[in-house]
Amino acid sequence: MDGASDCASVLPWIWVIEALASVKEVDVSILHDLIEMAPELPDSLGKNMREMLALRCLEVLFDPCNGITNDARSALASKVGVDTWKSCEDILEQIVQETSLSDLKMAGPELLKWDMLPFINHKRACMPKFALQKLKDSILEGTHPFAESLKERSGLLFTAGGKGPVNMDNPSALIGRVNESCFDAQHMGVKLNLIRRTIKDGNKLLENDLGTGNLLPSKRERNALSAENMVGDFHENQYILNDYDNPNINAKKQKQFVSSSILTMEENPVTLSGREFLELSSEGFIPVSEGESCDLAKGQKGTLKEGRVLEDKRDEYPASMKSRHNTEDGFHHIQLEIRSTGAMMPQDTSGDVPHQDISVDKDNDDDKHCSEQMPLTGALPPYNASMLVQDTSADKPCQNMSVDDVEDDSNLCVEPRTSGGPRLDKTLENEEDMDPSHEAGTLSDSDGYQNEHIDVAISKSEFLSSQCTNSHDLSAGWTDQTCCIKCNEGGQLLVCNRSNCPLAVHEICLGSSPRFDDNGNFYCPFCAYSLAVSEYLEAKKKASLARKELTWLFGSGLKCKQKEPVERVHTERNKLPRNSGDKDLLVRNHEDGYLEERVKDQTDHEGDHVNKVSNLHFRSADDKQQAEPSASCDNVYLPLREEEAAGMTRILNLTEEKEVEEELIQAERVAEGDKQETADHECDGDYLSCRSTDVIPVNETRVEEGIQQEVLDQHIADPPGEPVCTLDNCAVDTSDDESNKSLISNYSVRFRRRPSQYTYTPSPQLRRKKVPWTSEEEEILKEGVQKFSDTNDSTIPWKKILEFGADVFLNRRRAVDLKDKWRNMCKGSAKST
DNA sequence: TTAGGGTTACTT
DNA sequence: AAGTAACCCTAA
Repeated sequence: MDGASDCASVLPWIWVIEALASVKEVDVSILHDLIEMAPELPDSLGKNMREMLALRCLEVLFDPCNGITNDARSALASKVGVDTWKSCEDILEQIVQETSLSDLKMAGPELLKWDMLPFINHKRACMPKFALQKLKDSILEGTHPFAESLKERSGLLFTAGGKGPVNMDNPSALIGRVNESCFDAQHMGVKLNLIRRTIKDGNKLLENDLGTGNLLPSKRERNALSAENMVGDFHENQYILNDYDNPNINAKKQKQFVSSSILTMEENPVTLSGREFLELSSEGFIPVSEGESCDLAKGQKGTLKEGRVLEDKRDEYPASMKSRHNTEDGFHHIQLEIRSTGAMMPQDTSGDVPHQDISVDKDNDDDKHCSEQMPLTGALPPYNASMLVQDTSADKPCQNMSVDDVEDDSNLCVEPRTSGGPRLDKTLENEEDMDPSHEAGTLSDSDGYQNEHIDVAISKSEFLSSQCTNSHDLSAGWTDQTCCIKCNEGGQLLVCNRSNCPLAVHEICLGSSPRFDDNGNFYCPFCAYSLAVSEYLEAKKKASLARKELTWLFGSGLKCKQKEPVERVHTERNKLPRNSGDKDLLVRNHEDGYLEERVKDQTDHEGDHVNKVSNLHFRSADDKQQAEPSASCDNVYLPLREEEAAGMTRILNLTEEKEVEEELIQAERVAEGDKQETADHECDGDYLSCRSTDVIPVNETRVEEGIQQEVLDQHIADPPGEPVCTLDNCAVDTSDDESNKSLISNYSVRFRRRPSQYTYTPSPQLRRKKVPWTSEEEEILKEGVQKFSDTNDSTIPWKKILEFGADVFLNRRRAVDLKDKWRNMCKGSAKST
């Protein structure tokens, strides 16, 4: 896809989002929905929009209603001031990075240190006009070359008549207008629902705008406008764009054209069914009649999206949307992901607050997505302004456009993406890094309940919307709680006790026994579920904290013990019954060669416990070091054994991530099995995971192979440049304890789930580093050979000899090494004689 | 698991 | 470059 099409396709989105973001009353969830619906928004565009979004986020984060009381503010003597010259993006990014997720969600103390209000006020005051406002101004002032035409089509014509067009000075009205423009009988319901949803989220102002409507053209007028103007939009716009030979007005025209297209998009009823628009307007809207949103527990995003994709397939949905949805998986690349509703906005007790993944920028998949998005078929897609623009501008590269009024947004050139520059970027990984809970490896979104919390809100909105569409008077709605959401009848209703939740339902319509809290308050299924998820997450967080504390306690103890003398350790080691199967812990100091510390557990349970805790300890306390072994992963020697090569082959043959995961789990099991017959983990400097400390539960056997298998898997799974090697993989627990297994498994899966290349090139680097034999080893080898060699049998049982001299032989020695060494020794003796 | 041939890295 | 030790690969 060429750059012109690309930027033309996203500009309308950017402008609309920017306009909406500038309205305080527009719920962030709406913005989120919009952003998620929008095509990829390249870095090069939409700076104003991002800035506006960032400001909105800041406003939400530091909203006095957001739990940050004045008392709390003043309680903090020293507050971090914010330079007003910095961009909101910068500041937001800084805050997000420096603030734990929990504090972001709950407006916790970490937020209190920021003295943001002056900054926010300043930024709000200095925020430039958004692009649509500028467009409108230019139309009204007649400075736009096509002012007349645009005025007519945009409705600005009616300004004098009292039934005004969109008042950009009051962007809230834009929402109202958008809504109003959809008063086509077919579409207004669903459109209203979107607005209603917004209203339910607390945007009373929007409701007022809707009600007064004095700034809006009558729906008749609007419809007439739509009917008159839409048909000619394409050609006329094409004409406009054809005038791009005049470079002086190109950019402006382009932008204005796009804007007009946006307006037209909203007006255009052609082939746009209500559901389509609904889907366009708010991702995840699934009619109840289709049976999706009835399943509240399944109100996950994925489900919803699937539903929408199906919709896409059924309808002639614009390719841009369709393909984007179909490649939804790619969206984990979205760089700005500020998760969790609470992180972005005051907790809405209604539970209606939808998901707050604010997604602005995407990473390098741009090209791919673009190409998927915009097949230039030449056909005029219905209603989609971005495509319309794109079609007509395809042969007019926007690189030629000049920029005059909307600096960055009108810089339509699609520049090569530059990674630099502050953005709202926040990857999920970053978030994980940021989230201290992740350090403990416990509180994560791995179970999806963070999203669940949000998705249920979305499901609820959809449910309410659909109910509204199906059985309720649009104007009256049913939020009066006098009629049942299900059957629309009055009578004795159970009214949800959660604030702002309008849901009322007959007990019998509920389909299940109603849920009451301790005070006997009824909660609708949505809110009940939402509350349950909240409780769950809270409990999870508590558990995580407790675990961390425990980890720290035990971890400190282990570290202290490391300093014990080598002699004692060797003694202990020799005492260790090999293959005894007890759950000892060896804490090996690799820098000291073979310093090992045996931490004998008193009971199996305690031992398991210590194992767990030790693992955790080294995850959390050494967290910063985790990158170090990873960095060395690429350089470290990785022995390739037969089983490892087999494991590699298996992995290389896999294409599905799921398969890979299963395979890895299988590999883990294999590794666990190997531990029964392998020896101590070798870590004398040339092996992976040679951190200063390591925790190795030992069953008197080597876990080397197992570990190397793990390491190899990790190595393979981690693409170059994304070194991830953690103790999880190195400190393989050899105990039989199931909990330990699961613990390891959990960690392992987390790291392995990253998208990977699954390419592996065997390199000479993988050869083991040479380690000279000591005279002691040679002696024991001689001794062993003499002892075990049978005059009748030419073969020498090297394995037995290895076991025989296990206390002397370095742990890295294998039977074949003994054989080779003996060969060399024989050579040497033959020479000398 | 072992034997034997080959390879690699290091030293002379 | 040659020699050597340690390591690797493969067939049995």
